[in-house]
Amino acid sequence: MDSRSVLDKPVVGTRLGAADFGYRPTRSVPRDNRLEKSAGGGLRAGATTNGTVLLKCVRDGQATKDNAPAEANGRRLHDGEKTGLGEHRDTGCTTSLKRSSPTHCPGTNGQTPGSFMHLDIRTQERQVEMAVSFRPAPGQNVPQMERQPLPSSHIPVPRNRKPSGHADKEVMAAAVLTSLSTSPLVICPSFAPTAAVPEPAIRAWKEALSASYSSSTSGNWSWDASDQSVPSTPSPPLSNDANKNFLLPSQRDDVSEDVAESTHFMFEDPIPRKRKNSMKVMFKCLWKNCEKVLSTSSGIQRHIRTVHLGRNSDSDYSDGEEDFYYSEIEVNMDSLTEGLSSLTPTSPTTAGPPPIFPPLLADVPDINMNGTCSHAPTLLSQSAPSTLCHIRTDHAYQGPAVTHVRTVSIGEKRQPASSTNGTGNKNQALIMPTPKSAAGNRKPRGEAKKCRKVYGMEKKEMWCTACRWKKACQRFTD
DNA sequence: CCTGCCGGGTA
DNA sequence: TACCCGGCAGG
Repeated sequence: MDSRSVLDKPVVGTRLGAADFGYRPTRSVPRDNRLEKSAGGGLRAGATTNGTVLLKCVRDGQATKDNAPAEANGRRLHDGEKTGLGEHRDTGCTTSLKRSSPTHCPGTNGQTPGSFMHLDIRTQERQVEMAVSFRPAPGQNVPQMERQPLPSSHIPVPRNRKPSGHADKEVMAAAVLTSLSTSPLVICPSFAPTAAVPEPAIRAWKEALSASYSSSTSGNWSWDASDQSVPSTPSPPLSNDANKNFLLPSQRDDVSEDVAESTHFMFEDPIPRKRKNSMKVMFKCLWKNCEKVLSTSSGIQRHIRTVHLGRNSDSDYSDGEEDFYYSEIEVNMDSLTEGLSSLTPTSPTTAGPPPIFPPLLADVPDINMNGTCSHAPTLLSQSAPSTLCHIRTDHAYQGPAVTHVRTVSIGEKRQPASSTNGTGNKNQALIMPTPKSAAGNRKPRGEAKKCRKVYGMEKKEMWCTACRWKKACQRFTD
């Protein structure tokens, strides 16, 4: 359904919508960025601007038309996009990756974006317009996405289209959802192959990123999955879950590398890991009401071309439009299961802290003293910070009180006093292993004579205030 | 019982 | 916060 509507409109737009839709949350930003950059030249040209973009652009341009090697247009797209690494792209991709960031890897997958791009591109005119128009607009749309600063490199272009239209996007989204429902497991489009190429780079990424990401979502994975190797995780996006789900569907495979990248950012964490495991890439026709799933991109493209686009299968050129109409779906059993589970729990963080906590507490006192929570981060950093903070707070609170008391009592006594104080006591208790705590608090009576004894009742005026108040003598302290 | 002072209460 | 005081506990 969506697809059709999309089709009706300029392919590009549609695609974008779709792609965007899925991605937006995560990816959209990247795209926008990309677009902006690429925009300059028009999609294609623009694309070139960035490494990533270039890839896509190249792809689009070359692959689609020029390169469109014998193999198959579809292929080109896919290969290029999906593989990301793929021949043409490889170069581009690699570069981009290097430059920009790991995210790029996703780019590998980026296929999706790429695909979209292609389509868009195809309608060169439109695209150009798009690019131009988008730039500005994108910013708007992008914002959310953009929030995450993507390295320029990521920016890869394409997705921008988003701006094209909410309606389209919605449609796409719907389509995606549909597809998702159909194939829950399917995550993404990217293909296994991709992973291979980039892996080196990706790995580095992952390693770096790995630390950051926490869980995996099945959905995201799919996209990234193509890049599996890619470490999407870098970013910490929170809200991803929902988005993820949408994205997951398949659609966006097309989005291509760029998308993938963005996705990674967005979803980051989860995706990369899971995919690695066992991903099978399937190509699903996104055409409305068409659930066709093929194992090869060429096949799906052909299907789209012939069945939906009414073109000759062999056809001339695969503009890449086909790409828009199908998505790569990675089916990852593990990812699905795990991803979901992992996401929900986010256990890592949570889990981590608890153990740490105790130690922290021990430290806390010090911290409190300082007044800031600074150290907390270290241990608790992830999960517990809040806790620490609280603790500190308490301490701080107590601190004064305690000290106060102390002043009065001075040496001997008072620990008890502190104990008396409610909140303060707790912390102290934790912190200070005071012997006294238990008993009453009273400090042992000092040897020294106090005001009372010294001056006698007659000269009560001479007593220190504390004595007068029946408090611990401040004048004659032990 | 005296002394010291804690814990509370009042202004 | 400044004062007061009841009452407990050590000596």
